Amino acid sequence: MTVTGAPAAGDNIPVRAGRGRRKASPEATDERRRIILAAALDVFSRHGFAAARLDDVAAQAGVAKGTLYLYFPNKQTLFQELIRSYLSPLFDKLAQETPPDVPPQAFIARFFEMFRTQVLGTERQRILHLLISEGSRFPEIAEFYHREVVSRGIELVQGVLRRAAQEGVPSAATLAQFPQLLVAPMIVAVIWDSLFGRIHPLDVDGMLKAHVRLLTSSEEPKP
Amino acid sequence: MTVTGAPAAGDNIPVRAGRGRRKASPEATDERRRIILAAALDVFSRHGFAAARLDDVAAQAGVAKGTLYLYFPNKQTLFQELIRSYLSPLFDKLAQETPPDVPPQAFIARFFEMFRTQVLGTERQRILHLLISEGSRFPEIAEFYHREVVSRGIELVQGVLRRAAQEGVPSAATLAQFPQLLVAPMIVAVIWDSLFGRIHPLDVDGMLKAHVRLLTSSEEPKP
Amino acid sequence: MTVTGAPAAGDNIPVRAGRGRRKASPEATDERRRIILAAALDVFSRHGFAAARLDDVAAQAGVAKGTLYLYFPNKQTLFQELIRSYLSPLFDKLAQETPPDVPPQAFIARFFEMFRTQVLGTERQRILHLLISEGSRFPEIAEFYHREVVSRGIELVQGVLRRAAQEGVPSAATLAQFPQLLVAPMIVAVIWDSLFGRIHPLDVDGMLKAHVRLLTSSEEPKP
Amino acid sequence: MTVTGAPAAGDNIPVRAGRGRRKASPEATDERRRIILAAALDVFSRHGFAAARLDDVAAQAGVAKGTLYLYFPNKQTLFQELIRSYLSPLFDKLAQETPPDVPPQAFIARFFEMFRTQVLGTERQRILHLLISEGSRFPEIAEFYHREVVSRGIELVQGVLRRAAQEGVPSAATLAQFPQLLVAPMIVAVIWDSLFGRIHPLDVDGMLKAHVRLLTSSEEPKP
DNA sequence: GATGAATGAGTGTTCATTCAT
DNA sequence: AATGAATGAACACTCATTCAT
Repeated sequence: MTVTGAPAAGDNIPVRAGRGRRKASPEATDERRRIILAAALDVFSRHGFAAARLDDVAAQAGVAKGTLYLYFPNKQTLFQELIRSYLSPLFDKLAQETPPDVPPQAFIARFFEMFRTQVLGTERQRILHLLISEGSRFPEIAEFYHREVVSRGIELVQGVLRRAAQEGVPSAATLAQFPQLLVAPMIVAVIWDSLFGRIHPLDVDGMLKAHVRLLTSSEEPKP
Repeated sequence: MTVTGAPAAGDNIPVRAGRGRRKASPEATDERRRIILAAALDVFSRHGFAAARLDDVAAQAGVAKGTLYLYFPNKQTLFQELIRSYLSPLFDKLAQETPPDVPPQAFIARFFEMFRTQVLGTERQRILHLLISEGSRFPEIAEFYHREVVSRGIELVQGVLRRAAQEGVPSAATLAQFPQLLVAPMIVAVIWDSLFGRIHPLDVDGMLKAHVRLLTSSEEPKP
Repeated sequence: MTVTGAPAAGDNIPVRAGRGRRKASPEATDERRRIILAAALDVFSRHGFAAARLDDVAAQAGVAKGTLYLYFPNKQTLFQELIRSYLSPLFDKLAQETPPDVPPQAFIARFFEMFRTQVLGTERQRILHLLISEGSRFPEIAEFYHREVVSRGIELVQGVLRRAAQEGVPSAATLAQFPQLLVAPMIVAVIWDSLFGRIHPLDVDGMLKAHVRLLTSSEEPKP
Repeated sequence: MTVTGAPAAGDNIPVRAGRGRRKASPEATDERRRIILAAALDVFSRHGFAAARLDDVAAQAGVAKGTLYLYFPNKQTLFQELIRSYLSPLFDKLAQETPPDVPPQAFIARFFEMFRTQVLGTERQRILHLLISEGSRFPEIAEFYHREVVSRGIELVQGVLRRAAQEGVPSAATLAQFPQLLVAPMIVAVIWDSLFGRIHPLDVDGMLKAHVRLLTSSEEPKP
């Protein structure tokens, strides 16, 4: 699975472009952009938007400060592009591999597995944390994320669960109505890690499994 | 329910030397402190710690900039005191009114009701959001909150649910192990509101009720 | 030998005036003034005029900050009064005890002895250092000191030495023309102590004696 | 005689990007540094360290305030570098041209001539005054000056005078023991000028010559 | 008179942004 | 395209001075 426009993992290595440059090949340009974004992710997630210094981003990217402005018009745009660039088409992937009649347990299991493997411990976790922390100050980003990620995820979940609900699966209707309940422990995992990870580590895997157990075993009370 | 040292809701109104500056009466001093903290809450939650300007805090509190430094030694301490001062002894209240043999449903219902009435829409929600957003940059605050609020809450929840688990209540054991699962939708409610509240309001009440429904109806799978 | 208006040595002890004050007896007022000046000497000579904080002066004097302004209209005046208040009528003393026909050696010996006993290691040394350091920024002080101290000293020295010169004492005429040469080692002693006292203490007594030796043994070359 | 790193006399004139800002040529950088130091000398010696405003330094140097921080990390370092940069290798020069068997009169004459021509009326006088005024608050500077200038000068003087003393030159032994006595009138000249120069100018040349006359004619008393 | 809380102008320092090379 | 020196607006914090009590 690749992520559109996202820096490949591990290229934090400062690359100092030699004096003799050709003509700015598109690949080289893209590569630089990626390197800058990777550096930006690191610096922004360590200090937050306002306290992050573009000096640090440039140094970490191995470019001059002015170079940043060849790729991004200003700090805010760099930040927004950063979040945009790491946008995970995870839900699209999930949607593609979801057959129309998937059993909800299987769907939910796959859903959580993707979070564990594709988000936890990766740059996506840092992006997610950045979004949670700073999103309220960047309405465009929030709106963008809602449109591109959240609402798609909601539709996907609702699609599967509504069908399941019609087939009488308990609790499916409720989750279809509030898909946030499905995702909530993931969000909490990210926040817990950022706040209390040092002093009180959380068994995220265990928690997520417990969450799935609760959901898939629950029965709607009959009115 | 009172909150130690917390400004009363709604006194954002700049008060200029109330009814005659008394010779440093403790009440007047406390009042000023409260006013400054209320202004700080507003400014900090609008801009975040780094981007908040003490000029604005002072202006909003109706005091001179230098006055802030009579009450707090610097910006960071003001911020930390802000979060500290609004610390809700909510869990203590809850613990006090929890009889030893409360049925878990009742306990959970009361728990969520307190969140709805004492957090949602109040300054505590803003403080909570501030904590979530900035906490990772303030280890002291995180540690303080964990010690004073989180770990107490966890113990309280575990106390009730472990008993319930012994009495055979389904899902109680799981929740006792991961009390975060109980709280997760509340956290998500706060974050959703800050990010998507404008574009896609969430029926928090409905979601919380649905969550409770899921939990209290769930049955642990029999092994 | 007393010094007009100078705080008695050793009253750094903060004196907190009781609530019940009579009517501000002149003595009490004078006493306070003295205490403030003593504190000011300490703070000013430690930090210099600009970097000295009136807060510290007040604290060290054991009075409230506002009280300073009851005694001195502002920081600069306090500083000037400080130097004025410690003005040593040393030369007057010396003049009084100088008989008209004193032998120049005896006069010079007495002169240096007064410096050793009345200046070195006393507050006068600190005042002198303050004058040297800050005087150029306070023309009034410089002018005052010149008028009250320096020009009198010069006249005194010239009076004695001119007579001695007429009697054929070698080098007296030269010193009468440039009395600064007589005083120079004292000035250097004060400066050396402030700059290098820690790393390279100077035997001031020895130096002064050597100076006297040089002067009293020197012979003007016969033209 | 040139002085390492010292601005040439008279370039207080703000130079705006000379003849086209080259890509950080070392010369241009050095030049800027020199200009800033020259401005700093002016501002610091007019107001003293604490009262000097970096705004003024920048304005006088013809650069933006931020530019100062490209050359010096903070005000204090700028000040220290200022004094360091004007460090006169005068004694080295003097030492080099001093033959091993120079007659003490000649040596002293040369010594005073250097002071008259190389210090009086030059930036070195202002630096010296700054050192005298502020040195006690900057132990590093005092220590540095003692090591680089004072102790070297002392050794030089002692070298010459001890030899002379062995050859029976009167007063040489005394001066060798307290070289400060040789320098004292120079120090007094600087201080007198700063304090009383306006109201009572001193014939420094005359005084120094008189001083030399006194020294070279004096005879140690035979015990 | 004495107090000390309050004021607000002032200053050192930072850092996003520009632009000559 | 890339650089990085230069800019200057912005901001946290200080402190001499005031004034209600």
